[in-house]
Amino acid sequence: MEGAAPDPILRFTTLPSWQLSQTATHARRLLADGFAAVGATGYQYRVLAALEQLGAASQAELGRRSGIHLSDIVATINELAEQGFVERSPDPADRRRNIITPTTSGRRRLRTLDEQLTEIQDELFAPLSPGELDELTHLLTKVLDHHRERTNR
Amino acid sequence: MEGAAPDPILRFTTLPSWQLSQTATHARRLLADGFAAVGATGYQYRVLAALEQLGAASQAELGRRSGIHLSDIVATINELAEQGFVERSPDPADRRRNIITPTTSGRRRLRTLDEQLTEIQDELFAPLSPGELDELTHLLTKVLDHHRERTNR
DNA sequence: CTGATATCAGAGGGACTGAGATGC
DNA sequence: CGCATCTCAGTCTCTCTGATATCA
Repeated sequence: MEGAAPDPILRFTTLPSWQLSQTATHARRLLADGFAAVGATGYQYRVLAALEQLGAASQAELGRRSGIHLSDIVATINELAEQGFVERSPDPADRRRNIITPTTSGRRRLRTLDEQLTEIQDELFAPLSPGELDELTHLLTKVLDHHRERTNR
Repeated sequence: MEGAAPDPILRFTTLPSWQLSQTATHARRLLADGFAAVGATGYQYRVLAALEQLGAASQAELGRRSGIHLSDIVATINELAEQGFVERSPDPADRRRNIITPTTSGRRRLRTLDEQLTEIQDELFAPLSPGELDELTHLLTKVLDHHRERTNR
């Protein structure tokens, strides 16, 4: 904080897209670190979360709901299945599909990851008042909705 | 917009960190696509922008100012030098260092990329009023500053 | 010796592409 | 036939780790 150089401010530092990107990078680092500490990834969390709310689903379904590419769903399900967090079984009604179901330990893991996520989020947005956080999500939602319409997702 | 499934909203979809991440992903996709169209990357832009404001600098200096790891600076300078946008010459005053200087075509390239960046940013934040955009940058800056203090960068 | 600089090799997560096999 | 599902093998950008050689 004292001495050293005056740090010339680079132009792009003040661009909204830069700040957005930087903040997101920081958030992801916090998240990835927290998840990595227990051997999880963001994809795994998203799939488990989607699974909880869908009960059971095919991989294609999971991909659609969690916004993850099918090819990455395959890998993620592999990881989760190896660790015993989900089970992969063929769908008797449609033999192209696998039915993915969460196990008890999978549901427990989701709760663990949820707690971490909450903590990290609190830390990340600590400098904002509740009102400011609302405003931030409002603005981001506005941007997101606009592009969802234009690109159909 | 009509018919189809009601789309059950996944929990994490409403989390501020999720929206932040999604918006940033979208921004980066727009940016990366725009840059890739002319054969550039985000790293290259950041280095060129830093270079413009520093005039000439060592690679270590460039890394610090642009927030890019030294090892990645090496690769980025390689790319920029191959395309004739910068020149790498040894520093006679300190033989560990290379002095990186932008060429005329490098400065021209920066201007091109700047224009693209402006366009993309306008498109990205189109749904926001000028006041809302200010508010967004204000909130993001607040978050960013807070963590800069805590982590020394 | 300590520290800074530059280089190289590699890993990792996240988003994405393309091709193939199978079954509806 | 067209279309959906699953799988495999890659690419790309960005961030970061570690080791090494060189020089201040």
